[in-house]
Amino acid sequence: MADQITKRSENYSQWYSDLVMKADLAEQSAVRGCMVIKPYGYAIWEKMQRTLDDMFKATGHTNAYFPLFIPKSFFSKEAEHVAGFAKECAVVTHHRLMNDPEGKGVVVDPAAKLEEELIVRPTSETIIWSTYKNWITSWRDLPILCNQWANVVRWEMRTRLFLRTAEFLWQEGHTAHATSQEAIEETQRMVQVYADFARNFLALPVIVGHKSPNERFAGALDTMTIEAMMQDGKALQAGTSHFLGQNFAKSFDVMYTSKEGKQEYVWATSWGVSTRLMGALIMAHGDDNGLVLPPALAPIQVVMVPIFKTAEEHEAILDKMYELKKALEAKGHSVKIDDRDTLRPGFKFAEWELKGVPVRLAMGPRDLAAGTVEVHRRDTLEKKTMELAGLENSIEGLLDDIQANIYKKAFDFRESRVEKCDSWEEFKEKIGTGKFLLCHWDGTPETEQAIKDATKATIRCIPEDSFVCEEEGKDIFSGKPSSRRVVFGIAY
RNA sequence: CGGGAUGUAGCGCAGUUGGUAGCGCACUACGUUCGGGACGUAGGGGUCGUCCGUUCGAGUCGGAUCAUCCCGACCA
Repeated sequence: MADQITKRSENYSQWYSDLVMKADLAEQSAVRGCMVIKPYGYAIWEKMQRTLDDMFKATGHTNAYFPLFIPKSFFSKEAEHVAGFAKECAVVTHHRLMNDPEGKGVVVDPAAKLEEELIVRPTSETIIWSTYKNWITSWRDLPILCNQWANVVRWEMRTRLFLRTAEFLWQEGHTAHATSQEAIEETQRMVQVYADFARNFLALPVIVGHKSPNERFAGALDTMTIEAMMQDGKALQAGTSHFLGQNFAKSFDVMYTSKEGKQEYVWATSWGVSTRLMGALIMAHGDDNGLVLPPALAPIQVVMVPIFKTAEEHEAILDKMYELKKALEAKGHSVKIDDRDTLRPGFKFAEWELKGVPVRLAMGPRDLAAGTVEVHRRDTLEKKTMELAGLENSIEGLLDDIQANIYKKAFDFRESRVEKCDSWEEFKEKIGTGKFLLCHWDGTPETEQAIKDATKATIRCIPEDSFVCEEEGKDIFSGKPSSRRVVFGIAY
């Protein structure tokens, strides 16, 4: 197991893109750095969306939609924000094409130049805050708790399928509050929603914590994160929740009249997760046979493969399967019967494993006669023959067990790769071997930068729920005093 | 934008000293198969990334250009 992981991480990037392609989740588009999400991949995303959306609603949020295009002037109001995104924006300058007078196809009509360029949103803070300005006048209008499901475009220098594509799908929550306290609570609440989602649905153990100032979102006073570890020991930022203070309210002049009749700036948060979560899922749980999907998230939880020689056998087995399917669906499970008669069973087994379906049931003439079915679980690849009678009850338990086991496996893996480190020599040695190192840090951006320059490692987070070690010590690099350890790692 | 590599069938690749393009997978048809990615037979599929040059002749040599991937800087 350990060897396998080490071996895999040597060529992890290759393994990962192979897996995506073979499992048929997504592919590179003809458009630079963009991806086509294929139906099965999109089904996984939809399930994430539905689950998260329910969690947002349960915490009092509602959905809205804001425009794709942001006038350049809006975008430049918050200085830090623009500095953070300026280098990676797609800009619309014209609104019409024409036939080339020299007959070379279609060209941009120079007469159709826009007076003010439009920016394709890299994130929507600016357009949302310029809208909120009109929505907010009194303390009675607060809080505003909106979420948007959308696509955004960031013209990254280098792209990677799922992890960093030029266009990606995400949700972005944007809230406005009367007090700093409320906004900070919201920031905490939402990072906790993400942590629950990651742990309970993605079976992804994450560390909740604060970002260091260097890693903070452009324009935020505080950024909270959920950090996950992939199977090669690298860190992946899986979701963020930002406390924006009054920066955007001041830039966009969003004020309300308080109960006392005074004009006050509102307090803001924003929070988001993206299709990157699918990359996290693939890299955290996948094995050499393909994807391993946690049952809570799998678009298909149980797949049934009939094994037959003759059409009569096929029919008889399918009859039994439809019966079983009904019983499983009554329990709330999603079930697929693979009744394709042009493919052999072995091929189907391999294919559904590649797609990560948690449980596979195979039934052939032998099973039909004996009233049994072969049950295969994706996480451990174990097979056993079980009685058909009352199977729906054992499947329910099995799915729960798989969910728990996938989490435990990822959790144990991470535990085995987190350690305290107090020596700079040791740090340099170990950080490249796929570990999270808990180290003392003096709290200065300069030290963090120096460590990054020397080792590529960054502070993944200042942990708040796992690995909290508040204790006196000395900075790993500068030797200056520190009152707590932070998590260092190499990030994707 | 710096450093490296690669562009040949849908995908993965081979192609020698320049001589008119091939292999595996996939695809189509028929037959035999079917409890862990079947096999046989017969087929279909290509302006060799693009442009210019050298040559009787270029996938192959030279130049330019475009694109993609990897390593840096940037990033959810």
